[in-house]
Amino acid sequence: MNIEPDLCRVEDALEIIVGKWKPIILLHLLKNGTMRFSEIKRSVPEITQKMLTKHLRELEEEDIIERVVYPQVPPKVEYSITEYGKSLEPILAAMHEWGTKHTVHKKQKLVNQTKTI
Amino acid sequence: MNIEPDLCRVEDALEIIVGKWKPIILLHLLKNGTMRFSEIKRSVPEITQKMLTKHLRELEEEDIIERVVYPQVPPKVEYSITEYGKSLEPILAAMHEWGTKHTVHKKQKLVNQTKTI
DNA sequence: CTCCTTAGTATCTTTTAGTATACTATAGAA
DNA sequence: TTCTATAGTATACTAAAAGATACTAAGGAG
Repeated sequence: MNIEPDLCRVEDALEIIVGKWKPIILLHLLKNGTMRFSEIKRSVPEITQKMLTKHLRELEEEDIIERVVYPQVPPKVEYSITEYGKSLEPILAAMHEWGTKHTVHKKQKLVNQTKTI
Repeated sequence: MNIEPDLCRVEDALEIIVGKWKPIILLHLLKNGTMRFSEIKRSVPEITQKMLTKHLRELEEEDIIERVVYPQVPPKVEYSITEYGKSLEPILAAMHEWGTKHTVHKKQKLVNQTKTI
């Protein structure tokens, strides 16, 4: 396939996927379907609440995930991947696969460099 | 396919693709195979020389592109996509395709919103 | 009455990414 | 002698992303 650079829509996909925590959030939601805010937080403990909220809102804005608020105290909010959001999975899978190979490639490069020293 | 979030290597692929100008640079090199610095610059006029240099160096560092310097004046430097770099094409193609659909999706959303007002 | 829980906000600081602009070397052309 | 071309570098700046930390609402448990 040959993408005409001037008609490139790669950025549109990147905008949605890029963000320090977005891929992991998406993978968790793809795996589990539906999760509470606190569940996601526990799955990704290093993320701050601010960042988690921000990224979830952005994904919701693009119809990748759905947000359902249960009006109760303490609050309960459930996030789930939409059908549309699921269409991102092949891209994530392709990137994951490539990333795995790339990790090996980099290790191999390091070995070769060490050999020549 | 089900990616185990904890073993996720999506980031490794993203690190290489992400950067304001990297996708376009890559698409141009994928299309043309080999290009001089100034040719790339002309193909992406809005990019500054600093950014072009920076991104090219980063892509070279990851073996995605190759840099060949011809020792002559004025200088001539050719950049070409490596075989390894070509392995990124399916990912870029998938993102481009998704991005195209997403543009339509967003337009449709806007139409629906306007209808209900 | 105080504490706990959940899903957030608000504010501030730090880090990273990107922009703007000026400068350089050097051979050959005019 | 001055100008042009090429592929950069250097410096200073702005903007965007992310992090740290403190705060909030409100019902139920003790």
